[in-house]
Amino acid sequence: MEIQRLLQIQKVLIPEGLESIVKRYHVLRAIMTAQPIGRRALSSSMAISERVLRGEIEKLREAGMIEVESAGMCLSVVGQELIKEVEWLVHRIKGLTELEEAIKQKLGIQDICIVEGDYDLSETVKRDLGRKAADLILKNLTHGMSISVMGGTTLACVANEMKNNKKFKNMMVVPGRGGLGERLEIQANSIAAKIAHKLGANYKLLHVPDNIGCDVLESLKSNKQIKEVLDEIKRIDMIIFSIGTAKEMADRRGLSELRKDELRMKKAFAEALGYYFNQEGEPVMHTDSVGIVLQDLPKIKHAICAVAGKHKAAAIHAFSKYYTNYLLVTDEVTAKEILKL
Amino acid sequence: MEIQRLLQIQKVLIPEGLESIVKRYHVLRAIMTAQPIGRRALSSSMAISERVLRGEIEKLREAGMIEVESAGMCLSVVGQELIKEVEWLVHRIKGLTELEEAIKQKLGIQDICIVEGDYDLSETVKRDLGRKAADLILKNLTHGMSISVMGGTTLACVANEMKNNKKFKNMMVVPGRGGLGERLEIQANSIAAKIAHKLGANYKLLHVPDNIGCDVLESLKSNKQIKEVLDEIKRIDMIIFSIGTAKEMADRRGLSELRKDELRMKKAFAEALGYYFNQEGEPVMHTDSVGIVLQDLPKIKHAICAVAGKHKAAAIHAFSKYYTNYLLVTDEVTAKEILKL
DNA sequence: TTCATAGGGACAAAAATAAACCCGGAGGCA
DNA sequence: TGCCTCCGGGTTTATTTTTGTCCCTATGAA
Repeated sequence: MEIQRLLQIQKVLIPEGLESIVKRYHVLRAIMTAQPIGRRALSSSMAISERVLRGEIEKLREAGMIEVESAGMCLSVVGQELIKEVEWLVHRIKGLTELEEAIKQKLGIQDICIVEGDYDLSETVKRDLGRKAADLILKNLTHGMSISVMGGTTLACVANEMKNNKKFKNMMVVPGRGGLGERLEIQANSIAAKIAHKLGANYKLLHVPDNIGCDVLESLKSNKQIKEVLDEIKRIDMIIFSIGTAKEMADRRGLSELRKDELRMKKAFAEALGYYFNQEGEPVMHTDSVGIVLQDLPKIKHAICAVAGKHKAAAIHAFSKYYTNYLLVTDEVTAKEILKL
Repeated sequence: MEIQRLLQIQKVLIPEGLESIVKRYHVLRAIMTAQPIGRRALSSSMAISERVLRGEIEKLREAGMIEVESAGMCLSVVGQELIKEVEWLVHRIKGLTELEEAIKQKLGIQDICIVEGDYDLSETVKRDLGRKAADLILKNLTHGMSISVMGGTTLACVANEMKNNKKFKNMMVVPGRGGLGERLEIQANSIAAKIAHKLGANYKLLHVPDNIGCDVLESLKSNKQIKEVLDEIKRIDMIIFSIGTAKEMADRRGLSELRKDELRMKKAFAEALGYYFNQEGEPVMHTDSVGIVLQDLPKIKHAICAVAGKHKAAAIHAFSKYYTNYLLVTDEVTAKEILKL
């Protein structure tokens, strides 16, 4: 593409210039996600001193991108219009388009979207990732769809950043699995409810904890209300999930040492959708809970995976050996890490 | 075009960045036209201090665009490869592509090419203009063509900057008019000879001064050698000319006060090809000399006009009311001036 | 050999930038 | 209503970068 050549020339001629575009984009994006916000709060949330931020702010104000009021700084109208294009520009500057293509090739997955920055270091990048994933979800929605969503902080963020959009009718949102006994706001149930609310959709909840005995589980499955949800899960058109490392997930789920040993023995490495996979992408164990079953995954039309964090790169890689027909939303750092594997 | 949008964003986000691209391009272009050249000579030929030039030089050297040796600075290999693209980039940054389109519309001429900068202020721009015109001439050449060229500093520059190119066979170059009694190197004869030499072409010269009596003129026309050249001029496929203001040309040709009065009376305004035009583009007078006749102009397949200088804008405008089927090569400042008219 | 011109080093002046701090005011909360 | 916090913006000082100036040695042509 011609654009790439142009940026190449600029990189040679004014290497510092492209960097400051990225820098200003960071400021812009941070303002957008937190507006209205003051200088001090912003400078501490980003890792730059107040004064240098002030310099950037002045430039951006002169450029008419932001407006400063007594309440704080906000994106101006032109700023709102331009930021999408700036985002695209930064995407090109950082070569993320090429990175996307490389990852797609390496993992063999359906599609990928990379947001700029480091998910682990910046709150703004977290929200940006959530927003991107939410946008992609909305893009793939049609009337009457059933959606299932898993739990976790990343997906909670997706739910938070999702825009209100009531234009789809007869939607249904269900959690993909029972609660994990952790913070309410990152449980699948809460996330499903929140997304349903934003979409103006119906929803059903699944009040079943993880890690319960097999016998109890069986009896729960015959419970009318629960069965209803499980039946709904069998019919879903879209699954929104994330990927974790096996160890992290085992800790989070509070597995017994016995089960953890089993995981270690079976070389469990990654976790997704309630299942544990080894490094070769083979499912080796699953949670004692109800919800989506792995065998049904190919039947689901849309699978969107929002996941980031440098340490999760290998897990994403492993999961992708098992299943590839999904859309991955991740961040720059994680993507680069995947490429190194 | 997508590129334009991208540059628009950059203009908003880092206005200083694009300026420094243009600045560095100026340095690069100046080095190219004068290499090898030293810092001091370069800084005085450009209008910047030695120290600040040194800063630019260092950046360009770091970028690998130029090489500095004890003999002076030269473009590196990558620099030579890149400068064309940088030129194109600057063309887009300055909106010259749009300017070209606007001028083309306004004058209704066949085509136009604008080089960046101010012809009146910079020697480099002069040479750049010459090079561009020379390139365009070469681009339009085919085997066996007859070319006619007029006189003047601009066209002398075109001849100077023309690359040696012997790949065309059976070429013929003739001056479009006799000498003007001025400096040898800017006479049509000299320019024709030089171009012929660069092209490896045959050439014929026309040793007839301007401003001679009608009777002498007639007898000269019957001279065998002169008649041969005049016949050749009738057959040319390409004319390379320039445009001047009437006053300037009258002075240069050393017209008598009587003739000058006649010019003033007839409101002569522009001069081209040995003819004077009023502001409405009507030919009102012609030089007492032999050479190309205005009526033959439409028969000539290619007409290329190299002309620049802010004060000539109105003359270009006037001539274009008479004839439009030509390719104009000019500079940025002149182009902008034309647009103001 | 001489001389002009090359690049590069050194250094102070000047300018831009960064840091730290303060101030009055708007707005929320008690 | 009054306090308290956080807002943008002003100011002053320290630091870094840029710029102007001068000088040095090397190199190549005359």
